[in-house]
Amino acid sequence: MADVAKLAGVSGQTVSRVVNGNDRVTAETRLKVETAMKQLGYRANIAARALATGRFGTIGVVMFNLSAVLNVRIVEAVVSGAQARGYSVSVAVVDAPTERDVRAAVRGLTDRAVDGVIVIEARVLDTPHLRLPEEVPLVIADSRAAHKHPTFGMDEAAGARAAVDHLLGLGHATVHHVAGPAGSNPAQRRRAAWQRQLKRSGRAVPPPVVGDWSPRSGYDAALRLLADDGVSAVFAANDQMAVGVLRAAAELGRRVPEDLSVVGFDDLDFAPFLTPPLTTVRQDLDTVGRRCVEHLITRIEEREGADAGQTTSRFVRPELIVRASTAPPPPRRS
Amino acid sequence: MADVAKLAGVSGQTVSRVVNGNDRVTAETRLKVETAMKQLGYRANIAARALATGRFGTIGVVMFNLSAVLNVRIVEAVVSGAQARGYSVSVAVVDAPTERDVRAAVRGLTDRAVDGVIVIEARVLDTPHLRLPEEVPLVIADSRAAHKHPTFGMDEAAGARAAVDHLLGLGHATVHHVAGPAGSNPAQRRRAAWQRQLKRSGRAVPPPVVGDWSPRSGYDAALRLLADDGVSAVFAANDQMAVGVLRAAAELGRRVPEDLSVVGFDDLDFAPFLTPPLTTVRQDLDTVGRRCVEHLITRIEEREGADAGQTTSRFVRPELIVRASTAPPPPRRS
DNA sequence: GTACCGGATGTTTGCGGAAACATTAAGTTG
DNA sequence: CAACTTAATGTTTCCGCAAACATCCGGTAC
Repeated sequence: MADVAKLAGVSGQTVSRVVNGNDRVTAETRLKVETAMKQLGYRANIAARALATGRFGTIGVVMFNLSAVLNVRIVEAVVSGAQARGYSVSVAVVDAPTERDVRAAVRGLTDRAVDGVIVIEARVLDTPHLRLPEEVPLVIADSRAAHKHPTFGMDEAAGARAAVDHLLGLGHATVHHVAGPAGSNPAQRRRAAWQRQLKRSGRAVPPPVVGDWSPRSGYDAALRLLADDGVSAVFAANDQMAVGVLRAAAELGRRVPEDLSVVGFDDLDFAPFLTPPLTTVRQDLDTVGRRCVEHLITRIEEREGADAGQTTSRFVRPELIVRASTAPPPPRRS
Repeated sequence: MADVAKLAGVSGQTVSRVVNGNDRVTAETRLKVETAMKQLGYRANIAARALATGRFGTIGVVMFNLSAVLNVRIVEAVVSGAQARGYSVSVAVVDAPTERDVRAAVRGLTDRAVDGVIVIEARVLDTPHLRLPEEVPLVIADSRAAHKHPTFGMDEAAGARAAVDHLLGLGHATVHHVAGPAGSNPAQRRRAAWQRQLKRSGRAVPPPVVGDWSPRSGYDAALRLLADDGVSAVFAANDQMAVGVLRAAAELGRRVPEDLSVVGFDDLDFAPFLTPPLTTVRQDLDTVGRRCVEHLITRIEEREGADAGQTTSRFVRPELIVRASTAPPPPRRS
């Protein structure tokens, strides 16, 4: 920076002003400085700036699992949103779903220099409400509003209700459920909503079969479920398990949708091309991710001002996409 | 830090020594300092350290697309490997597949303070060999060895060859190909290897149909392909498109594998549960990601020493997984 | 006993910026 | 035209740490 200043014949401070946009600098001076910068290939040293300002231009993302399709979609939206606002994104993956570990990850990130943190909460924690130190602004991506921080997510319950209503509406006596793992929040919420909706409709609530999100677990679950001839409708907690259900049905000679209706959750891109095309609940994770970054960056940048610490929360409503895997139940066997 | 020093009754430098591991400090002094640190909740300021040392403890990842399943798997391995070595990971997504844009992304990252960069190269660039400024160590994840930097990736060609050989071995006269998009490197390599292998085996090389990786494009492609009754074997460049192919076959009344054999690529987790279970080529992206980080971090840390700038490259061989979607061809119609 | 040596610790300095304050030059006002 | 603004720029200082160098100490060799 000193070199630039010398070459441009101005003080270091003026260079700094030019770099940081328009404090009051004459167009002429600015031009001189910019020329000098270009000529010298000057690039600001972020560490030095961070040291002086206490700001890093980076936001951190904490998550449990990068390979889960859904998480990635959120991360993608976060990255693109952050980049658009001039922030970079630092990713941390935590192993165990304990508040302690999450807290450690957040600390690691803040140690590592981030201005804010997004926690993608997809696991059931040892605590019902994440309560993290607010050394920096923090937002949570989750479907529960119970946290002590701003939260954005899907309205899982609405999605599950839509699935159940759709199947009941077709005339099925009840709806069986292939649930996600006990350790997953979305799984628990979908399951609870399924159960509640059945009860509310005065239907029997058959015991759910628990899977682990994988196609294989859906397959195994369906094998067990379909041992009972009376099962006419299955709601799988995600599309991957629904794939397994379809496979099991095929092997057992149950035609879908004539003998068995299947609904998934997520609307992954292959859903329309399964055999048969899958009725499922579409999630808009992009929106969730975008909202997280926007809210976070807003809070980061207004931080100097009032601590506008209202715990905003917003939930996106998923949409039921009806395809060919659902139909009215077969005539009751006598 | 000054507070800690005061509380422990030592100089700041001694605190620094304790924090940075074992320069020569008495166990006794170390204990005093550590106690003081704990008591004060001291946490080093990364920016200051970075400013003083010129090291950041962060590596950057540049990629074109986070939502591609394959990329994510690499990123995941990178993140976990980096975390294990005490580094954090910064992610940047670039839009356009031009060397210029990649270079800009790398610059952005180095501006943003990273010690090294990994570029996940999955798009055909305007230049055949990525040539990036080596302000910091840099490794590329790609299946081509042509770059000026260390490169790790899959041996795409071997995978495609395995698929073709498998189908020819079953007795098919030739193998049709649903290719990935022209802009994708892996797609081009798979396609080229497919073509080469057919030629080498003295078979006709039917014109490939180009898709865009999506199930829909596989479906469309298959619809066109299967208009010809003679098509008995299809090699899709990824599993998603293979799903579309299966769907099209089902709609056209072509039984798989009796009338039509289908091979995919990737071995996504749903592959065994499709109808029928999909024969496909399994990629080990974890290994690729792990190798990238390891090599990168090694180079970062040995940097002070000799510039051991040998361009190492290594390619992991994928594995053909045979399932139920492939079989000998139907008897030739007369 | 003196000169010397090396380990443990303290002191000084600088990393590269930006904030706070100081200064200068160019209007404005009465 | 003097006193006063205000915009543009320069000076000083500090951010928090680590590298380089300085110092102190007990032990050792001769």
